[in-house]
Amino acid sequence: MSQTAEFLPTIQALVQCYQTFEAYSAAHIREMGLTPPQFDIIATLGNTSGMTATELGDRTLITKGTLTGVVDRLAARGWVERVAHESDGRSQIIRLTQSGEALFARVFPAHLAYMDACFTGVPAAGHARWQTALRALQQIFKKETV
Amino acid sequence: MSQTAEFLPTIQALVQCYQTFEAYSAAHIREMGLTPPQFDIIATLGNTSGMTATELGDRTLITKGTLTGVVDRLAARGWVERVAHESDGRSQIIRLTQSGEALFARVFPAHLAYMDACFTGVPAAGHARWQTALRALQQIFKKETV
DNA sequence: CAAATTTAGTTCGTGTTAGAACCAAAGTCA
DNA sequence: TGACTTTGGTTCTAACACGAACTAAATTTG
Repeated sequence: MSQTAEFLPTIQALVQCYQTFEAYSAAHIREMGLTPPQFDIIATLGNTSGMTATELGDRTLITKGTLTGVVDRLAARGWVERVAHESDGRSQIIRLTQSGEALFARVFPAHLAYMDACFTGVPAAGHARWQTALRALQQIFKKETV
Repeated sequence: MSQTAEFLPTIQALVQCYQTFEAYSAAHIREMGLTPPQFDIIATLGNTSGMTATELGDRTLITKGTLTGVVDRLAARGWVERVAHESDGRSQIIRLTQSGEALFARVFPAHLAYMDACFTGVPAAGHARWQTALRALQQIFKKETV
């Protein structure tokens, strides 16, 4: 290990940046009566005809054990439903109900607008720099995980 | 709101970068028998003579309601202890026990080395770029929070 | 084809999270 | 000094997180 641990400020900056974003984003989501994972699922299911729980978990990075409970609560509120997979008896398709579609149409654009307000005046070059930097940093951690 | 939502890839890159880091870091912490918040507290208390719960919460970004429970479990394992504040009857000082110091001496350098392994060969300029980019991005979300 | 293995989801246990209500000790102020 | 407000921590509730154990339905293999 390097003697000065010069990577520590980098990690601190990443963690603080993410937590600041998360706090900002989650505040709005909770205002709309949803939790962040719930919003994530509604947003992922929006404009699709549904998907299996496994695929939904892969996309939202919610582990399957957790997903069962989150989907349960969304189903209890009438926003999503489980329908049998037509060819695989183990799978279920999870999809938005009519009510869920309406919710998606209401909260998704609203949250996009809320987030967009942060970025007014940021040129495309700024986004390009951030994306390049973040993807490179992600590779740092990913290469070790393989 | 901008028509193309060009900020979305930036946010996706941030979230994915953070989650990849978190998965990598947490795997090692759990291997050592701790949860991430527990490690965070042990690391924060290490090489100090203790601090109040409020200060510990400020540094670790753990809200006070959560902190009570995490400290409870660390205290139950004999790694931290609460001692009365000498001048303020409301406050308590939370500090590592002897056993906690030993734990810190064992897990903190080990985790530093584990993380450092990711960054072998990364020049100082790379860290500078990341830190600049991340701090600028954080300001994007912070300025709205005020 | 039947046994062994894999895959899809649920359930369970322990721990974390945020926020609100709460209590007691300080601090403020008229 | 006594009432009012603020501050430090705990408790409570609802929800999420992860991993392990579990069930049932494929799939693979001998």
